[in-house]
Amino acid sequence: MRLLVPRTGMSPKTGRIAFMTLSLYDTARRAQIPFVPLIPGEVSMYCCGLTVQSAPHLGHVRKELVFDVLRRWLTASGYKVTQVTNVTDIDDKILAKSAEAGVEWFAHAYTYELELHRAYVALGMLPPTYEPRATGHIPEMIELVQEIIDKGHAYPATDGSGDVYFDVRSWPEYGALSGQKLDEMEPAQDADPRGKRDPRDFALWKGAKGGEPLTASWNSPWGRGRPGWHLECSAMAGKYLGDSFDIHGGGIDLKFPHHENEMAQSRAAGRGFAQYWLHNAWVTAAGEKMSKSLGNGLIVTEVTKRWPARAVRLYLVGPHYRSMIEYSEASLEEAVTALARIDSFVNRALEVVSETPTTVPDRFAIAMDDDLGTPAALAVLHETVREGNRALESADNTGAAQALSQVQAMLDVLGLRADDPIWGNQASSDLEPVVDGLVSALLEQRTAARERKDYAASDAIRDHLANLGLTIEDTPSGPRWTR
RNA sequence: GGUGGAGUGGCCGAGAGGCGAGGCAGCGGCCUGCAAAGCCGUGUACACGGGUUCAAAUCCCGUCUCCACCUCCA
Repeated sequence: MRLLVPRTGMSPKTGRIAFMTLSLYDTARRAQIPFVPLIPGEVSMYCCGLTVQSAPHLGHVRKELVFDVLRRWLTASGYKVTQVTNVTDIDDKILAKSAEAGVEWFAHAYTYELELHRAYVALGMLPPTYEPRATGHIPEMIELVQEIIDKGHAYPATDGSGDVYFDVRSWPEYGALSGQKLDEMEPAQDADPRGKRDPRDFALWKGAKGGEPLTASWNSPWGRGRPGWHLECSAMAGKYLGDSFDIHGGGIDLKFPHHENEMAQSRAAGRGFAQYWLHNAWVTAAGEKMSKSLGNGLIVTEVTKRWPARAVRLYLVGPHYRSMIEYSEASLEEAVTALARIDSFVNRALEVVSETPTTVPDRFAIAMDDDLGTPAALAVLHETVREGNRALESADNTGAAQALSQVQAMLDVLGLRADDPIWGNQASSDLEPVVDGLVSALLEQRTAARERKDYAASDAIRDHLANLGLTIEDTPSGPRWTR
């Protein structure tokens, strides 16, 4: 990303030049606070990735998109960002589903890992700095479990299952992230205490059960088994980002128990862990949380068959990340329209002026700095497009060039630039000049017909081209066509 | 029972004590042979009932409705 973000600007409240800084809503402190990284100029960020057990739907990718935009904004603001997103490639569901399908569990997991990557690419996501798989970090996980046992906060199950549990009663801070108090939690439904001291104790290590494939367990000091879900993230975050890092992200539903448990076990092991906890709201369908069992209509690859991927991205990135999105096709359609308007300005501007490197407008930066306020930021984008259109209309090339450059800078931050190679080269075939020549020849005939006021003939040509999916617009400098 | 969130104009979606974010749709106009695109204009919305205040969508009290989490769901 080549643009820079202005670090001083006019404060809308005081009207004075102020130093602009990013502030983020931290779930743990329940407040929006200025973001100060552990190491000046650098940001380390861990985002819980997906369990690759089925095809990703819109809700899953919303989380990825939120943190992709945050990362782009941090980068544009001058930070060197290290972003880690894990892949959970082993868990109960993967084992169950693969057994059902009669394939190896790792084959099942890899199938959906590939699918996930296709979704990332389709929606213009930057690849994480590191994307560790859980099964590739078993030694680190075993080490971490041992550390927690050594500190007196975990214990091997007494029932010979080979499980190792975190001892929540030994950790007074347990519940700090989610605001839950141990004694007020609903008693676990789990009828089988499985050698736990407290029903709320959670597994750090799960002893292998009979019937599970031999490949799905590893040797450990507590016998063969596999890591617990919560522990995986702690171990991987620690390996790639160190004992303490800046931001931990994920869906709001992971706040408890997943993130609570991650924080407890990591800190119990003596690590500082995450400084800021960010949680995104989800996408709902028919008022309900989108779940993996809800059918596949909202699977990313299905949605992108029906709507352009950039519009899907705009649709998911437009609302504030802590607001729920109620899925609706009408809104998706609106995103298509909005994007067309923006693209239309960019294309028309590029015909008369060229883009120059610039910063995003102050108001855009202020909005993004305010807990990633994409709605207000988009308002600035729309207003800049309008200014640009006005400039084009009055042949104000300076104004048009400035608007064009700013619009492109803003689109860059949002990952929505039409000419970003991430969207793939749009089917540029060697037939292009041929098509261009044919259309131009027809348009010349149409212009001739219009000049002799034979509108029946000229409209027939326009209709013909329209039926082929081309839009013809008459401008002061002649007709232009777009697909 | 505990924890957290939501209810805004035809629709989407921000804001969080005082000048009507923004978008989509609609209506009127400019432009156009007609269109398209674009531009200009056009809206007195904040679940309900009280209260505080010169001023409340925004604060306080109460009520209703909805959602999520407290089981390995982004």
